[in-house]
Amino acid sequence: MGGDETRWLEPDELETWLSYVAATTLLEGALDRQLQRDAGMPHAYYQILAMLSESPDRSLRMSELAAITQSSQSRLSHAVARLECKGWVRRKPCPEDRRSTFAQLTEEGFAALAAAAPGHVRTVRRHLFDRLTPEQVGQLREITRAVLSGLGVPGGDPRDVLPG
Amino acid sequence: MGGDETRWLEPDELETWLSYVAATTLLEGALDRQLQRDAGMPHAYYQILAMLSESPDRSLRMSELAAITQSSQSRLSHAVARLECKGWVRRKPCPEDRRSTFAQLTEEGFAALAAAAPGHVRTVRRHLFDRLTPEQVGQLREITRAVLSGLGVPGGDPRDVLPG
DNA sequence: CTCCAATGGTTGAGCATTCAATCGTATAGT
DNA sequence: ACTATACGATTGAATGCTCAACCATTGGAG
Repeated sequence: MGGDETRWLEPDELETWLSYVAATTLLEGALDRQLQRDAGMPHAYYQILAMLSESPDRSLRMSELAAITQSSQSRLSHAVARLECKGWVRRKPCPEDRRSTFAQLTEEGFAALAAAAPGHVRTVRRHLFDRLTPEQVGQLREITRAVLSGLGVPGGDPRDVLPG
Repeated sequence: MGGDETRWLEPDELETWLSYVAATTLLEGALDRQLQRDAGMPHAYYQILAMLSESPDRSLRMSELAAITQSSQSRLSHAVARLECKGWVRRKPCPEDRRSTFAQLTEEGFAALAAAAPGHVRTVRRHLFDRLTPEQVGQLREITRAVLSGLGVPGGDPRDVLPG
């Protein structure tokens, strides 16, 4: 394993990296706190409900749901179990492929999502979009798309992981 | 509590937001997996060791360390407890203020950090900086600084939380 | 000096996530 | 048809994090 010359970060890259880590950590923390306090769910669970709410019949296969929420199957399985306990999601067997399971948003789940949404969007706006110029929003979109395409999401559009 | 007209995200804002969430989630996941696999520590612990290694005497007060790692005091206390068990960090009482505690990087901790650093930097490069143009790096720095300043980090430089 | 609020830090309970192992089902190869 | 492999999903143990409660120390205010 020769060739051990590591290419360290340049000063401006290091500064960017530290700033990136700090900002994403604090932003995710703020999002989680707001949602936990006002809606009794972490941000990851909000995302699950939100993705379900936009899908036909408000339901998706577990593996599809895992893909669009950037979640491992295990993580999603635990999460859906908890959401099911809260009455926000319901599991349904898939007749065509009996390995598969659908997760479906319940009415209560939709209501919880609808109640949580305004506060969540306000928080996202306050901490992100209100601080950026329109140009910066476009730049951020291109930057995150580039990162996504390097992480195995073709085209960088997160919804591309969903089949046809 | 009137005025319940929520200002929802515009289509391009929504697309940016989804892309941002996906990219940051996957990137943090990739970082955590690589460090856990190759160095036996999550990314948050790497950061703790890294910040200590750059401080005078390789040591910092717990509350200072919490601030520069964007960590709650509780989180840091648990983390340092674990790092202490691994022999990577040592606690020392502060003579001037007996409420305060110093966390100091041990030689073993420094060695573990040094061993972990090349792989970590390679991962950061591969997933982030290698995918961005120099202009985009600058844009990302400005964007994250703007977000930071909105989250209570003056000037948006994460090191500004450190006194002196 | 005494009390009281603020500060620095720790603790324990509960929740979320990861990893590895497992189970049942589907699919392909022979 | 029979077997091996892959797939979709779940489980349990171990780890990390959050929240709230707590303890000890400090710095004032009266």
